[in-house]
Amino acid sequence: MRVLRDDKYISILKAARKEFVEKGFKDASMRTIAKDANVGLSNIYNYFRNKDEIFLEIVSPARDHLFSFIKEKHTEKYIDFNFMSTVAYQDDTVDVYIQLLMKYKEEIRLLLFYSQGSTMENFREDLTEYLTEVSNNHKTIVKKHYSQMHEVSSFFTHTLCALMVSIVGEIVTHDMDKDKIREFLREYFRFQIAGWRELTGI
Amino acid sequence: MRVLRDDKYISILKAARKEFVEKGFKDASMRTIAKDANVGLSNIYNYFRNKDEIFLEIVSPARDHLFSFIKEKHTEKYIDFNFMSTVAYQDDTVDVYIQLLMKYKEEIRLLLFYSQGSTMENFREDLTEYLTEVSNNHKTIVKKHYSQMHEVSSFFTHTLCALMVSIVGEIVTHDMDKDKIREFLREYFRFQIAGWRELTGI
Amino acid sequence: MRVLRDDKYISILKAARKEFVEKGFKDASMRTIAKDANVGLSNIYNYFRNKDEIFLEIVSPARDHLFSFIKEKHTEKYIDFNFMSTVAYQDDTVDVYIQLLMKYKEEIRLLLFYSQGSTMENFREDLTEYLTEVSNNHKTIVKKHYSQMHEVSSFFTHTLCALMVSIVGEIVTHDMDKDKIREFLREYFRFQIAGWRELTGI
Amino acid sequence: MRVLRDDKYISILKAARKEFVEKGFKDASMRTIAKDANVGLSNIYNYFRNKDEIFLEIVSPARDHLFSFIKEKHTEKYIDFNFMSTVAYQDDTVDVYIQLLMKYKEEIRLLLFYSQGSTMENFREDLTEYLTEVSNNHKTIVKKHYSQMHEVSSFFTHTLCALMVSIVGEIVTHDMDKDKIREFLREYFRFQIAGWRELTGI
DNA sequence: TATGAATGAGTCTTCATTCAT
DNA sequence: CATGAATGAAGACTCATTCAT
Repeated sequence: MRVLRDDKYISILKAARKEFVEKGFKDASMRTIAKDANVGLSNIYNYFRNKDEIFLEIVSPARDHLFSFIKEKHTEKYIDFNFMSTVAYQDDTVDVYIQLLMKYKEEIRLLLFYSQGSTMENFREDLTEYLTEVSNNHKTIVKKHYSQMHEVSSFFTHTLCALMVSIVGEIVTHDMDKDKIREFLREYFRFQIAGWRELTGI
Repeated sequence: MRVLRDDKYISILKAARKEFVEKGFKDASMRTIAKDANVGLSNIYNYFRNKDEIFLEIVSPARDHLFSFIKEKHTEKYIDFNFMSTVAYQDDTVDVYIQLLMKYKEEIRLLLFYSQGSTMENFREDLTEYLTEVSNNHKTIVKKHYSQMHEVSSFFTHTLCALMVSIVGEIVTHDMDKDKIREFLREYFRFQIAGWRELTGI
Repeated sequence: MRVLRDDKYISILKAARKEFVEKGFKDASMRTIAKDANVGLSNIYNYFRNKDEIFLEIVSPARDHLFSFIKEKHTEKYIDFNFMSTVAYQDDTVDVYIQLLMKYKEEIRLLLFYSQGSTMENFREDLTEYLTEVSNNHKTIVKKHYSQMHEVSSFFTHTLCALMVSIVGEIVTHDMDKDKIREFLREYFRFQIAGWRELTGI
Repeated sequence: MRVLRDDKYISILKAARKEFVEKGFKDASMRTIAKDANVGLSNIYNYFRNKDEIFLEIVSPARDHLFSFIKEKHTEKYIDFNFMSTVAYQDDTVDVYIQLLMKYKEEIRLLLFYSQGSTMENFREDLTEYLTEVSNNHKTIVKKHYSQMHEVSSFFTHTLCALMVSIVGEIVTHDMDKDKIREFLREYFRFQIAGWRELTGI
């Protein structure tokens, strides 16, 4: 009776998502989830090992997509500072970004702000770290092309990445439609690139 | 053997601070605090009305100083965009900032990230809001002098303030000495002003 | 060894009844109930939502029967003052009364005297109010037949009803067998009717 | 410094009275009393041995007056059933009653309904018992004069006394002015005497 | 007389998880 | 696959009273 199983499985996930979104990981109650899912409390443990596993199930896709999106950007062969300043490129990137943020809005909010107590409680740091790493690689490449580039402190780079993460947080925290987000991100990228140029002297 | 009131009072505060810093407001346990402070659990309530009051006692000075610092900056009579771009001015501001952030490192971290469930749970929003208000005033003034200034979306302004708050969060989250912070803030201000100029066209 | 659900359920109810009867709702201790019922304290909450629900479970049947008994009396079609003075009628009524009072002795005592803090804390007033309402209807009917009837202050009617409630309280407070109660109630009804006649002049 | 002492003593009593009246003996909090009285909590114990003693101090005068009033009525030399049916006599008695009930309204309410947990928790029974004893004596006397009097069950007498107590409870529970009370008591005495006559056949 | 500190047991309720059926 | 029972620790806070100063 595979179908029935899936039904329950899904209704548990749905109920859990609702509960997590409302209360965050720590304050979410298994009882409430069970009630909302019309499932016996202990029966949940036939589908998931524990609270954490449910959380992961809900939140992992968002995490995976986000990381792989970053990785993808990172491994692009033609990294060209000038090209990256291109409106076309930026628009492209921004659009993919937006897709991601809108699709996983709630999950990302969970990950960034309400994952304390779960396996994902370091998500924010992990994401920031990952971004930083990528950025440093990027920096290295750029440096090859612009030998006269001023050095920027590595903490600064790190913090800029943390800011990027914060911005993501801002976006998923406020109710914005696609256009609003796009408008905002464009502004921000202009802002950031100008700042970056000032610092690097390029 | 009885101990002086102040001794116990302080040892409670110390234990509480430790517990809050480790677990955040919500997950901090009165039991643990009592144990760490070598005080009977119920005896704590002779010194403080409740968990929240302890938290406030620990965290309020930081909050007050932070807000009054911002207010002070805000009411300065000679607001001059060019002057504010001055290294001298920035250095001054930065130094005061640093004093604050170093003195209240942990408290600010508590306020920004771990105050959920307490009276202070809206600190981040409050601070952001306050900064936004100040910034809008600032914008108005600047606009008078630069009539050709491009408009910036108010959400963007808001988000930049949120970013500023995030930066504060970053600083108090990492272990940095005074010089490191100063270096970073200088960089950031250059970065920010450049970005701002790009957007406003000034 | 697991015991059947009903067994535990009942042993909890029994223990609770004992505890409530001894200490009243407010002072009854869930711990004690658990101990007496040989149940883990927290396990009780698998059977009942909270203290109040246990109390209601114990006390509701009494309440329901009492109110429906009154209602039934009230809606009898042939309300006739003379008939009601009949020994036969009175004996009938008295017998039903007695059944009720003896069956729910302790529960009624709980409701009348020891329900403070529970959902039922207004039982006494509610009962009195209900009786008063019924009595007022009764009065109206009687008035139609005896136009020369003297008016009795409404506060007095109310208080007589309160007295009736008090009498119930007296009965359930003392250890009386069926015959004792019957004897008493008969006396009381003669007493009351005579008093009533004196006041109304009928 | 006798005066100061008395000041505190009195302010404690006042605060305690307020607290007892609001919450009843058991739920009254020594802390609240201390706070309201502007006295250190532990200092209360320099004036009173414990919570109960405060309660007694507040409530004893009412109790004493009530009992001695009853005793006084009881020992009156000229007990005459006919005289007692006299309007004059009744009015007299009623007036004294009213004085008492109005003076000690709150204290009597405390004693009757909210003394659980204190030394006075049996007040209601005690009062009823005392009244019963008095009534039985009275009955004996009356019997001498009216040899043809029908016997009334002793439980009935007891319950009538309990009713009298309940009536007192009703009076102190509702906000009635002097005239209202008088009107009511007159009605009730007519009611009661008629009932009594019916039963005794006098 | 006055105080504040201390005590230790007490309140009801919730938690995530496990176990036996 | 499903269930309801069971667990044991934990949550913050209050209580009347005592003690040392």
